[in-house]
Amino acid sequence: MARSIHVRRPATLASLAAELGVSRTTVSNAYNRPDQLSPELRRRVLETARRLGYPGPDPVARSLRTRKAGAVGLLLTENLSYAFRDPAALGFLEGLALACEGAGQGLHLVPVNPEREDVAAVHRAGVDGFVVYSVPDDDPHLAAVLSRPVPTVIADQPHIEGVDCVGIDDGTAITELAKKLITLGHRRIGVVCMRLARDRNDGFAPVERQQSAHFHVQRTRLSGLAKAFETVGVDWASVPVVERFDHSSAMGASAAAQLLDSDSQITALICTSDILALGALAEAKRRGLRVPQDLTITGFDGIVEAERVGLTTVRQPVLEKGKAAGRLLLSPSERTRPRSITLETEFLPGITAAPPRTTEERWFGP
Amino acid sequence: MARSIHVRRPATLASLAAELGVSRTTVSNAYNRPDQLSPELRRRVLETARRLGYPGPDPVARSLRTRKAGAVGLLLTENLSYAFRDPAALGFLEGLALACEGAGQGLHLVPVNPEREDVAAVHRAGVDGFVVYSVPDDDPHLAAVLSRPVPTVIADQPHIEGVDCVGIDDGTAITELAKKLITLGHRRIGVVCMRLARDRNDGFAPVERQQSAHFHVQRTRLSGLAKAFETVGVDWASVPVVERFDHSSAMGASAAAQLLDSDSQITALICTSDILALGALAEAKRRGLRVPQDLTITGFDGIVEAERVGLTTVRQPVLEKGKAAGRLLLSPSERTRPRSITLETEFLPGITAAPPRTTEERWFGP
DNA sequence: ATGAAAGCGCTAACAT
DNA sequence: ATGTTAGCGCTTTCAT
Repeated sequence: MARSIHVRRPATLASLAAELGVSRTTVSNAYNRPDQLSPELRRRVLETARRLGYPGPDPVARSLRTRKAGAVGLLLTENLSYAFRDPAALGFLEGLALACEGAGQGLHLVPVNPEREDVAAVHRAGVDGFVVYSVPDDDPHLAAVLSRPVPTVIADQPHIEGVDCVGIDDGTAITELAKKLITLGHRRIGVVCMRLARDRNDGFAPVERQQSAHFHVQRTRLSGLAKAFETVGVDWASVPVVERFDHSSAMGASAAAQLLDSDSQITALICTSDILALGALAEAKRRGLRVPQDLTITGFDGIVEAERVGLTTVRQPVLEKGKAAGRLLLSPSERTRPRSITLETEFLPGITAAPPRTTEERWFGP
Repeated sequence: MARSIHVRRPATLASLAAELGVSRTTVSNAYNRPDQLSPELRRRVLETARRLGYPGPDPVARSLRTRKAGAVGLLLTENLSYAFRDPAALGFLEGLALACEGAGQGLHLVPVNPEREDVAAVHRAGVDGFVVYSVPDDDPHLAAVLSRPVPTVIADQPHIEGVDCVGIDDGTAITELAKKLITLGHRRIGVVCMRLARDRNDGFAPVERQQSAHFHVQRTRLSGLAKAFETVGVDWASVPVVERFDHSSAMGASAAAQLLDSDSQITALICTSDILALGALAEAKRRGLRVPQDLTITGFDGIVEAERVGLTTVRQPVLEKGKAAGRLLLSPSERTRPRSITLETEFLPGITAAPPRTTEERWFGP
């Protein structure tokens, strides 16, 4: 196939029209409005197009003219590989992609170079709207998106005046989980969380860092925990919270180790994601701690793997979240905006939570 | 934030220029060539832009003028959800996304409605090139992509004259694996494979269906197996090959069951993907068959999960494959095209392959 | 059923 | 350092 011939666009709609001795309108109609054309002429147009190697109307020119790009932009968290390895992000992506596919819209992943603060890609994206998923509150890319005159939907981020959004009630969900642990009797806990800000901090996160966290989801989950435990008289400032920049089971394990080493009296490890919790589970096993008899461990998200091992966690409908974001963006924009969708979560009891052992039991067995 | 004001583009580069009493070139330069402008004037331009709510140059118009869309199109397998759940496809996607990100290019997922044969989306995509990943040979979308006058890279598909491609040597890799089993003594085998064509066939796949399979990867893997086993005198037509349309562990399990039920003498199950093999493993366990003592099971891909359970398989560098596709497409197009990249695979011995038990051992134990 | 005219909003030579 | 001139390739009223 002599594709090299096509490297430079060989023909345009205009040149085709000239060749055929018809107007450009007619050629355009041949492609876009077959009914506006005698079948005979249409065949001739298409035939000549093939002969001249005319590939059909240029999409970009068409977009300029129609003011429709036919694509949705997606702004993902700083680190792309992170998103592809996080089941929650992946589920969201799949849901959004499904929604776009259903509407015949492309999904344009905006290239965000984590190194440079290069917002140009946001301005360069030819899209009809944006979805922004879980980026830090102060991310300049988010600001860039909001400056573009197209509809935008944000997901898993704090509400922004005038912008549609979709998410879950992270705070309430985790508060509910915390209450279960409290009811079981846990008071001495350790917390493992994901990155709270764009600067790397693999270690303890003091309260002020928690409260000023740039990642909405993590901030909200932590404050939800704080609220629950303070209700029963636990001083939140005394609760060790360990942060990990990278989101992996290995990090969950090391964080769990750090907590267990720092305080042997801890009876429960609350993790703000299932991935981290699975790592904590591994660390417990490594130490010969039985879960849940010796140690309670909980997660968040409800990923498949977690369900398989019976992790006590909260399931959130990630696929639905992505679909909802897509629908919000693509639905015939009623003038009732902004709209806000909060999806339901579900507590999964699992088998990794139980009452804490008393100190006596620790020494003398149950 | 009064974003609704922006719903209709309020200002253009031209109107801004008029307002400022400068030429459009100057405004354009303020955005694209800061050095061509006195800092003072530039500040004035940007300032006025903000005041007028001018969001910067329209990306589509710019693309039309510069003939650069700043994005790469990706044509994925028929079913999108499939791609998001297949670790191999996902790895490819991640690698490609990484390459695009590195080059500052967007990644435009082309919406392919599995129902309709709607090729329009391919023509509508404003991209500078395409990557086509593992679609059926006769997919009309592939033809549509090739008809567009932009560079294209195909992955995991048969070579097309004049088109860059990237892949692995599926045939050789699986032949090598087959030879290991042959050396171990296996002659009576069963094969589990993924969908071979676009029509659903959950059951045995006769040789002619295998050979006319529309999915290159599956076709090649099967013929690689046939080659190896025919070498040692096994009549391939007598080897049961079971096909499954959906790609999941559950399907792998049911396919394994079908094979085991149809021939109790089978000593090894060769699966053309790890996902299927994991299902086969589960089915063996369910039946109380010990692997590998009672039954040898092998996979293909080298996904994390497979490695964790010690599956005997072939690892392919999926992430690298995606990166390579991106590089091929984005590299300063040397005129040495077409180029073809074949990545190396690696046999992973694992612990799920062993010599077959003799009939006597079957009855009387080892 | 077909054509003429008028841009969509921008950038890139080429002046000055 | 700034302006002039010419389109990029297409669709869309509005005529005929």
